[in-house]
Amino acid sequence: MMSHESPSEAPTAPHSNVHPRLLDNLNPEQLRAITLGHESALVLAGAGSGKTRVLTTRIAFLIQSGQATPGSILAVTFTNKAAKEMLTRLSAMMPINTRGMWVGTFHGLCNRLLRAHHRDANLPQTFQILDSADQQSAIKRLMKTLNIDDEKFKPKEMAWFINGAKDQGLRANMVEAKDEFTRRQVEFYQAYDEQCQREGVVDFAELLLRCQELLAKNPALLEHYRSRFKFILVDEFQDTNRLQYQWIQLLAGKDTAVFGVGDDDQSIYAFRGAEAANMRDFQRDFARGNVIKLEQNYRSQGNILDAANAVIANNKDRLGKNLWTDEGKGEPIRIYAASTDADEAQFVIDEVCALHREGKNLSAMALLYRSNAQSRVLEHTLFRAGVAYRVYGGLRFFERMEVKHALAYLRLAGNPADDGAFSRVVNFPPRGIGARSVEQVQAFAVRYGVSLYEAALNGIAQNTITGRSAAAIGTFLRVIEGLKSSGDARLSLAELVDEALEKSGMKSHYTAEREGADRLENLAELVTACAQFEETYEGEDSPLVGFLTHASLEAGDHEAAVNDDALQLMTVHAAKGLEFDHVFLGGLEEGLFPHENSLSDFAGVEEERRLMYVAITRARKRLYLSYAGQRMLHGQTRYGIVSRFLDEIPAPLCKFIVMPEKQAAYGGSGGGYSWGNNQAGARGSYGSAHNERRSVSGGGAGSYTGFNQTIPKDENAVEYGREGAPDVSRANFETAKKDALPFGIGQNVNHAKFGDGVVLAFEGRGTDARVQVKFRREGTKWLALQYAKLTVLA
DNA sequence: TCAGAGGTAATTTTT
DNA sequence: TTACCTCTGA
Repeated sequence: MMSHESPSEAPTAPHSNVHPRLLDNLNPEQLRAITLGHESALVLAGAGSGKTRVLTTRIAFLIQSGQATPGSILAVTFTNKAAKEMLTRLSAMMPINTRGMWVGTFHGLCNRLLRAHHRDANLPQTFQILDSADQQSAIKRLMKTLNIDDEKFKPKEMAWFINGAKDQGLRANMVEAKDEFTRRQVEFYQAYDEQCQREGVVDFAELLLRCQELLAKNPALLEHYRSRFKFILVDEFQDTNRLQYQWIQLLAGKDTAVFGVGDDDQSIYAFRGAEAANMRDFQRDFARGNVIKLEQNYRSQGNILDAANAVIANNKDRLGKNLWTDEGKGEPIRIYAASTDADEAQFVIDEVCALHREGKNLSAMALLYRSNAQSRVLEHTLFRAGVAYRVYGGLRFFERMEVKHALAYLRLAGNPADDGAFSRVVNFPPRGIGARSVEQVQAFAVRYGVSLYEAALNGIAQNTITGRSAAAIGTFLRVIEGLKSSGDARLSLAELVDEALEKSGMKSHYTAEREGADRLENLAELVTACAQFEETYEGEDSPLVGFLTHASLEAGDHEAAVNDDALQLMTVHAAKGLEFDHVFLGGLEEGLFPHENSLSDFAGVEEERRLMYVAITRARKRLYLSYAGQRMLHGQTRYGIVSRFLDEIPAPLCKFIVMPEKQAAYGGSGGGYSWGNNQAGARGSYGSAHNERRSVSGGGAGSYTGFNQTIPKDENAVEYGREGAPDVSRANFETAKKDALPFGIGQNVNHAKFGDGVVLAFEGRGTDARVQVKFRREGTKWLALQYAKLTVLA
């Protein structure tokens, strides 16, 4: 194998200006991908294989070798973070300005195209972008005006339906409605699009769809961009949805080389429309066998990679790839079987503290979990232990209520037709405009087919809207009018926001409120953000439009200040693309990970397995995997069994962690270990120094073993391999519980009344045992095992 | 208009 | 359990 240290002799174009060090330290595959000529290719880039480096170096190479000008390159990513990273790395590599280059997210680039050609796209120049929450409220509002039963049609599902259709590139008239329910949804989709058009707003999916239509309907325009972009580079190709794929197809002319980079094994966003199958299509439509695999991993040590490879090998639907490293095996994977979720949390945090005492940074460690709800126990334990931590996820800056309120004033000033913004702040802060007054305005708006703003204006002028509320509405309108003229008078953005906060009464409202201090602080930050934005803003739209777009498209960071050393807590999804020296992955139980909602179909389980793959490959040096026999979920105690994914990791890679006391209890007994819980034991003296083991073997429904666990004191508490250590395998568990529960998760069963179904979960035991079954026709039900007559099917 | 009661649903998430 | 939503009564 050629060492990746050796300097490479790259085929560069004659008269090229390629920096002598640009192609240093690349492995042969990376080098090949980077120095490809003007041709399309698919790069299958495994986790930690230097994907971003390949992408950015290729751009630099194309420019330096004279094959491309910055203006002929289009690079598209999914997140702003990735786009920013690409630009940062590029400007570090090259002295040239990156401004002429089109590097951005799908949404950002589409926005740019739509603004530039707003007339052709049939949009106002100042169109605003709805984020998911805005879209949701727009849908609710429309459902109300159309008198749609929101019991039958949930706004959330409606949004899901519309976005799903748009993600596939389908307008309402293109959606096939097989049943009455779908027909109503399609009808609503149409009405929703009309409302958005009236109000001059577009949702996220619309940005892409409208852009696609813009190009498809304007041959001259399309030709212009096709001849301009000679090179298109697409990051995270496995995350593209159908529409994004169509968009790429459209934009790529005959002379465009499309460079797609992705990893089908890391496709974890099917639930939001991503189609990893696009990678297959891309091979067919563009790459035509021009596929380069990056399999050398520069992140994780051998055992970790072996575990990841072993797990993902169980997936059928793969393009195929195997990670390797020349860095050595490293440490074994540590596995801990906890009795309860609290026990699991305690173990994890004790290990974290131990590592921290050894001098490891907290920020180099991450606690990963499948679902956000799992963070609670961890946070609780961390708080008690006084460990600095940071949870990813949650509200971002521009999603905060007070910030959205403030922005709504600006939006209304920029576009009075924005009924969403109007509804949001017409009575915020409260100024005595109740539901009845708003209804009056609404009625007027519907009758004359005008915006709420206009309706309010005219309604008052014509005395159609009267009474106490008329005065209050008048006050509100004057605030907006004032902002409009301040905007026209070219007040700076920061001044404009400040005026909005002042005149709207938001400032005094939050000053008066007991818990308004944080909100005021955020609003002050908004003013600062405006000032900063305006300072560096170079776009062609007005700063106001630019800022509002920025707020919708980049809701702000989840990230903490870079400097503080805090333990990182996040979902596996959120961890994608990140890496940590030490990773703890908890909750490895059937029903949790893989999640029970994904168990009923094959594709679902495979996606969960890819998620597991992503989780494992986050770790550089040390990986801990843990699970708990008992866990509090939705206010109920659930008894789990160990995740199938854990079983898929070869035992020789693992080290099963056992407490000293437990070792004594089990040592040499040669198996007979089962886990799960004895309720009395578990509820008893958690954390007690004395270990109590209760075994009720052979007791039918009671054949569970419960134990308390204490904290590992030293490395000696750990045994290597499976020898002598308790067998925590799923197979062993199944044996132990067999007489108690005749069903395994995933078991096909038949019920006399409900028909065929599949077992999703179970809990309790003996006469309390209940099984959750997803029936093909009747949906998901919990059944008491004692009464439900279930037949086990093959 | 607002606070509090009561009902309900509860993966994963970027733009 | 808890967070979020809607409804109700003052």
